[in-house]
Parts: sequence; structure tokens; C-alpha cells
Amino acid sequence: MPELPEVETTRRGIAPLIQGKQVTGLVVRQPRLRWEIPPLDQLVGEHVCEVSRRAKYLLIGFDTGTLIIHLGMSGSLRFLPANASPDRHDHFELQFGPHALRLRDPRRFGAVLWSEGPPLQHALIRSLGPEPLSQDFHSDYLYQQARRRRIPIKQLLMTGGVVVGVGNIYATESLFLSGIHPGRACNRVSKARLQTLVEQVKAVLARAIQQGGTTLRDFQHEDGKPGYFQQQLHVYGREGETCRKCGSTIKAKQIGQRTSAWCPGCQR
DNA sequence: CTAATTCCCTGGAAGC
DNA sequence: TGCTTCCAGGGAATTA
Repeated sequence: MPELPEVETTRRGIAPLIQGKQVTGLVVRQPRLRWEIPPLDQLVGEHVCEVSRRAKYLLIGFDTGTLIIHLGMSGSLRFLPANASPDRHDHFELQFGPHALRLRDPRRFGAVLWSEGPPLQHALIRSLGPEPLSQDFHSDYLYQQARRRRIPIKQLLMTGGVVVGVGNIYATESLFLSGIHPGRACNRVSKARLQTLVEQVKAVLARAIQQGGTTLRDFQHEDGKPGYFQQQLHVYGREGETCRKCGSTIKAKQIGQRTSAWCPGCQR
């Protein structure tokens, strides 16, 4: 599923293709995604100013506002000839002359929204926590967030108001690399270990983004799987298999309605 | 305020 | 082979 590295890879892929380009047409085949796609006809004739990202939201800026796109868990964007026949799950597209930027999303957990004002003030974005790769995400900050809660540390990492873009895969892997049990109450993790965790979150995301740029043929790689990152996963999706570091059998259980894997030998 | 639960949706895997 | 069942997941909305 698209996590932050995939969304960032997508952003880097589409930005040079649509920046400065004029929207010549727009098609909504299935408006019912996570929320109904609003009327966007006014976009035809507008030029793309910039393509940015906040959390897992792609922000396509125009003079009159910003198109907000979320890929949900099965969404992907592709840039292809406008006359290419659409797939059953190709729900939305922006046309740029002979090309189209097309959103495919089989499970329809994604979203296409419009923000007239500054997109960072949009209701879905306004109260999000810091970007994990920014300097605002540091150990003192995480400690302040952790000390006043009792939820499992893994849930804390996946709470958007605390830090964004850390989904199940990267939360699971960074906790392994930090030696912290995912079910440990967040206020019972030492400050020193939180510092390690912050470092590992950044490292694991940076590595994945880097590989998104080098290993991936291009951003149009879709298929809903971690793909390029899968071969180096230590615990995610490896329940019952052997830990690559200590040989213990990887365990898994539900934490906050999400499957969480960990190594009983490496994580406390 | 925090925390726990429900819900949206469908492809793919597993079971029969 | 074909059917049914279950699970995955981001994150908003709802309830406690």
C-alpha cells in the first residue's frame, strides 16, 4: 500500500510531467471514493503551479486552489496517453493535451478533494503532526507526546496528530530496528530509546524513498505491495519465520486493530 | 483531553 | 473448477 515513501516517489515522478501544464479536460468515472469527488470543471484551462506533499496527501496547486489527492491503500497515479482505454478502477483523471494523469484505486479508500484556501489549513491537514523527516520530529518532541499517553508505542507512531506518514510497515520495522516491543506502553519507553526510535523512523523512511528513486522503474509501479522494500523487511509479514538477527521465531498479534509483528528475542 | 471501536471497499488467499 | 469466508489497511467518525 502506498506509504509515505511511495507517495513521495509518486510526487517526484509526476511533478516534472505536469508542472506548468494546462488542464485541457477532466474525467470522473466513479465519484464515490472515500468521499465524493467534488465538481472540478473549473479546473479546465488552469495551469499546474506546483506539486507538493503533506503527510500522505499529494497537493497539486493551481492559481485558484489546490487539488488534494490521497491514494488510500490501493491507489496509484499513472501518466499515459489520454486515449488509452481506462481500467475498471480508473476513477478520475486530469488531461493535459495528449496525456492524462489517471487515478486508479480498486478499493476506493483514496480521496480527491478541493481546497480553495491554503491547503495546509484544510480540515484534514490542519491538525496533523510533523513530517517524520523534518527537524520538527525529534526525541524531545516524541517524549512529550509519549509521556502523557498510555497507548502502545506502535499506536503512538501511527497516530497522525503525533507524526504523519508512518504506516503499519514502517512502524513495525522501525520498532524492530530500535529493539522496542510494539505493545509497550508509550509512557514506559525511556527517553534514550525514544531517541533511537526517532532515528530509526527517519532512517527507514529515507532508505525507502531513496530506493523508490533508484530501484523502482518509475512511480507508475503500483500493485499495492511494498514491492521494492519487501526484500529487506525484518519482521513485517514474517510471522512464524526466523529472525534474521537472532534466530527467534517472529511473533504477531493485533495491536489497535492492526497486525503487529515483532521478534521476541530482539524487542522488549 | 485520551482511548477504544466502527466503518468505508474489494482483491487475493485460504478453505471447502 | 467454483463457491464462500476472511483478511488487509489509512484514518475519519463515533462512542466511551
